[in-house]
Amino acid sequence: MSPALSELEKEVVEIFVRIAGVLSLPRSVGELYGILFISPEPMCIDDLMLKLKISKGSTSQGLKILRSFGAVNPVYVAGDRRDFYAAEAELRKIVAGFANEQIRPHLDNGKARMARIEGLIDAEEAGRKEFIAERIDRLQGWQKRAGSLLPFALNFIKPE
Amino acid sequence: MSPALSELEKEVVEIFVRIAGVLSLPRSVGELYGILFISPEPMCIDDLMLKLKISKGSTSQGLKILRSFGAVNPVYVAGDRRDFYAAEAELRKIVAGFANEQIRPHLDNGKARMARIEGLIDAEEAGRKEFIAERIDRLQGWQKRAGSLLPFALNFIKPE
DNA sequence: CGCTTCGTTCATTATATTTTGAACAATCTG
DNA sequence: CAGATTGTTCAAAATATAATGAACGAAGCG
Repeated sequence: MSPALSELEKEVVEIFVRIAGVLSLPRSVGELYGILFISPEPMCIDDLMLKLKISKGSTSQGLKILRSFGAVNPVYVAGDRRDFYAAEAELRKIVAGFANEQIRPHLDNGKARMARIEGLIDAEEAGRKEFIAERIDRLQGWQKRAGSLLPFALNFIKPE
Repeated sequence: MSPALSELEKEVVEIFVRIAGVLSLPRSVGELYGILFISPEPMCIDDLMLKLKISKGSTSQGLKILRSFGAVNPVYVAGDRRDFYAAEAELRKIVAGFANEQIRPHLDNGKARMARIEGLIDAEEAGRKEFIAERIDRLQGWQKRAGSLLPFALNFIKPE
């Protein structure tokens, strides 16, 4: 049961590989989530590296990333010392985890930078100053909207 | 006026470099948009490569990308044969252009792949089939939501 | 026309990212 | 405790991505 991905598995994995790309995550992370998503049974590192033909290192690191935002959950398997995982299938949870883990820091950083920029406007020469102030204002508007889009997108996903 | 970025320019450019990263666009694209965004005057390729210290090739390619989704507009400058550009400052337009140009194709591709996957479910063995059908259903739900999120996000930006 | 200027293209080079695999630490097992 | 097994880490290798710059074609200009 381990080797050779079925046609269906390949298709599903490709979907998540593509998503991983969009999210700037390594290909292997997409592969791992994809195969777990479509697998009825939880899987351990050995299963995964055999199935996907990737190294143990990649597998371990990939699972670490997936765990970091809750895309994957540990599953206890009786009588087996190895760690097993199953894909988290509630989109809401994954998105929330990803937002907190990977997006929030960027937003915070951006806010800090905007504050710094505010202070630099006054130093501009008279002609440019007006224009620049307008642009910075605009930028701040965008930033604010980006910040409020996230909580909003979360609501967009069915609360169930 | 050409060489050496001011502190403010550096900060603004860094913001857009970061955004470019999130959108999987080359760093130089972020730099170009950033410097145009904060420049009161339209700029030509020479101005840009001098200011940002990047090659002519990068500048040309970067502008091509920015044009492709309307993040930058050509500006006619009397008595100068060169092409000048100014940053498009209406977020709505940029997002719409980016969505059409870079996101829509992915969604279309995804839809096609989902159709293909649908047909593969029946071939699964009895035990797995139930689970797999549930997962594919779920995936389809996600896909659908992703498709409707985009138009919705566009509305989220003030029509002005 | 011939000369110049301008923008694009694309093969090469440089850089950044990902994967690998061996070394290691931790935990179990008899 | 000695020997195995499991997961992690990290330097090195492989791969993917972006930047460079020279060659080119297409206008403008005298």
